[in-house]
Amino acid sequence: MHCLTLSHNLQPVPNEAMHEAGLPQGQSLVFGARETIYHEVDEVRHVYRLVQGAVMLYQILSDGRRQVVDLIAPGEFFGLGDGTLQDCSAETLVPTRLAFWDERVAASSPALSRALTVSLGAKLARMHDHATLLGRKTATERVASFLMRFVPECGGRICAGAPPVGYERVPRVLAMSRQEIGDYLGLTLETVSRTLNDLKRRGLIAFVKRDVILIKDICRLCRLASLH
Amino acid sequence: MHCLTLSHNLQPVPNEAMHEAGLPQGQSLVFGARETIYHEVDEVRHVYRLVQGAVMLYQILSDGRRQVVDLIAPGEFFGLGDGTLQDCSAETLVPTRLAFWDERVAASSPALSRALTVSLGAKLARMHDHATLLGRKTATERVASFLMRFVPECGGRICAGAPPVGYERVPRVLAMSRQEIGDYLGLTLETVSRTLNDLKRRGLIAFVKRDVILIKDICRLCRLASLH
DNA sequence: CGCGACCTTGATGATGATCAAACAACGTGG
DNA sequence: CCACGTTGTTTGATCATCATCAAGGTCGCG
Repeated sequence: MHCLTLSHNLQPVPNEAMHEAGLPQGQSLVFGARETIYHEVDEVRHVYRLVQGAVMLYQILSDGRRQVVDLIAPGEFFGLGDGTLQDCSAETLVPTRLAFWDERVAASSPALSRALTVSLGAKLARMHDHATLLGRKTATERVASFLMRFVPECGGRICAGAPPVGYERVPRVLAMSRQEIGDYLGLTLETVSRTLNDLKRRGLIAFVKRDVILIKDICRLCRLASLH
Repeated sequence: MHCLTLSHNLQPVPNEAMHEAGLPQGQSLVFGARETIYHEVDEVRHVYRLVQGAVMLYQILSDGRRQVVDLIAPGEFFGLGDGTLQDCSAETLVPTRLAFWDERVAASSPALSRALTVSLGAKLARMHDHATLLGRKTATERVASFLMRFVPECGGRICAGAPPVGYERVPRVLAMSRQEIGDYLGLTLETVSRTLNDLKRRGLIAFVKRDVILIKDICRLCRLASLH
């Protein structure tokens, strides 16, 4: 489980897809699935941006209870902790490519600062939604909300109207175990399993494999989710 | 209930306490207790910074369930929504003074951008802690964690060692009803009431008035809170 | 003094957690 | 290629925590 042992997969300097609006060039970093990027106690040294893949951030209480506090999608920044120390651990869900900058570069680059502000602002809004999910929603609403993530066109606060054509045939890879989904939604793995199978029985979703699903009825799912 | 009717309490330009590190000068804004600063559907136009007082951010689901998604303390920025629309409503808890800037100023001022990045980063870390609270903690742990907010020296991730001298005599004004505390902690008002009175019975806190308490044993409270 | 808002306390119930066991998927090695 | 073990998932039975429902009680204020 490597952590800040960057050396072996450090690469010169990438140039693809990731420089926009005059961001200073970052360095590139590649991980396999289920590798730790940093731990909760680590010092904050870098700002990371997910280029490709998926990352999960989690905290663990002393008695082992775990909360997955965020799921990072491509384009998002992470790794700032509370400014000094990391407030959570970061682990890849699938093979992943990151860009990163020294934290001091972020402090001195207006372009990066601005990009970070925008990204963190949007992230904060999504954390607010997630707080409402964790504080006030039922198990079914939580799982439905989670599944809405897989149709970003419909997952926003405003319904786009007609769902994307052929959406019900697109395989959606969860890339997370029932346990991890539960830790994200504040539920147990059993409750996640029961709820998913209930949604299947009611025809809202179908299973291709254990962690690959089809969303058969996005509108009904959306209503179940109680997205405010 | 005014919202963006700023005119009557708009003031020229304040100069106290709030300009630091070359922030562009903002405008000042004064509210009484329990006034709405903006609503969930409003457009994002301004960046706010709390100078004095307290603000609560909340979301409401269609059936009335409410979640208080954040409590804002002096010095903190808020009001960015998802970048376009507000994702929650903002209401003062007590008489409050704000500074605010046009959102476009924030976009073009490196100093403000940087200040925002730092503030939002720290805020994000606290949201992570709150997600863990909402997703994984028991009622007692939630209420204890909430009370730890009132002793900032001890409320951090690392225990400062000896608590501040005479802390058990400092009156702490909750400034929130049981209902609001419940909406913040993902509990009902009854559970909050029961838990607070249980902590009183066990000698951890004492009531001065209904919404003014003394924290009698911060260390025991801290242990109860399961701050990770 | 009496009203209204908020809080406390008790009784009951529902949702989701826990405990337990069987089952499916997958990789390994015979 | 299949038996086997491992890991993760499903499903059922039971339990605990907290929500809900329902009275009273306290405080502050006109």
